[in-house]
Amino acid sequence: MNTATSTRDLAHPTRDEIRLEGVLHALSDPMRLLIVREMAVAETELACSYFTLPVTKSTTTHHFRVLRESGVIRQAYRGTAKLNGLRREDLDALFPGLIERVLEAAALEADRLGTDG
Amino acid sequence: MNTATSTRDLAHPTRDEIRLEGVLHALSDPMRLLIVREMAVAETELACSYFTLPVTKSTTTHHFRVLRESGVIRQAYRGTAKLNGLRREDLDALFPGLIERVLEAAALEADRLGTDG
DNA sequence: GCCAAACTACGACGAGCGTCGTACGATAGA
DNA sequence: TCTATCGTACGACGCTCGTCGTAGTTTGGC
Repeated sequence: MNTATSTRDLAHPTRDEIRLEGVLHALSDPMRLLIVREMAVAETELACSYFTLPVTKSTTTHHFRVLRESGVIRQAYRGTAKLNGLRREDLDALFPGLIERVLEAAALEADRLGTDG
Repeated sequence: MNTATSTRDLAHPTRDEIRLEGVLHALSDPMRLLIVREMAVAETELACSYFTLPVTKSTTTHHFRVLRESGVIRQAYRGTAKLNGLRREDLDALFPGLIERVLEAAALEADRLGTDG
């Protein structure tokens, strides 16, 4: 048990480094879009283990990394868990209203297709 | 020279078949985002040859097909040319405000990075 | 009928993605 | 200290993507 960010300093892009193409690509995967949607609903930060995706843990880790490296989410260790949160402020500053519309569109589509919930 | 849609009936997804993931993926490529941006500025439908992209014609054709098959654009032959137009109505009906935000975000980013125009 | 222009089809190639499994590292609690 | 939990690293596999080049098809005009 060392200091807070002991084990591993996770690399996040700064706000300036976030690219629209990267964000769109990150959101264009069904699994990742699902993750982001669940994350948007919950106001608190969620551990990776909270999400029960139909893929293995390795794959889940991969998706979280893509989301973090594209600037969509923020990750931080807390004990054995890793907390995840949307970078709403940064995203809204760079791309006003975009995330909100994507989330809205995803909800509408889920409704329309009867998939997900 | 046969009837109007002689040579080739271009396959377009119906409104119901358009998927958010597909649209986001289509927009996540720099070339395609560029195409869509130019298309959004011009109100009229544009021929493929209008766009001067830093890739070959084969590649351009490929990108236009991706855009069409994902439901982002509409294509129709007119003589030797092929006219392209955004499917704004369908997209707005399915994903209200989404395209507008993406275009806005792309413009902001281009401004921010000093790229493009 | 012939040619130029616009776009397509097809095959190829290298790169990247999404997925998995196994082995590993770090933390918390008993 | 031992162990269970949470997440990572690494390599692998198949598939898709973005790109190109060449050859071909359709259309319009001369």
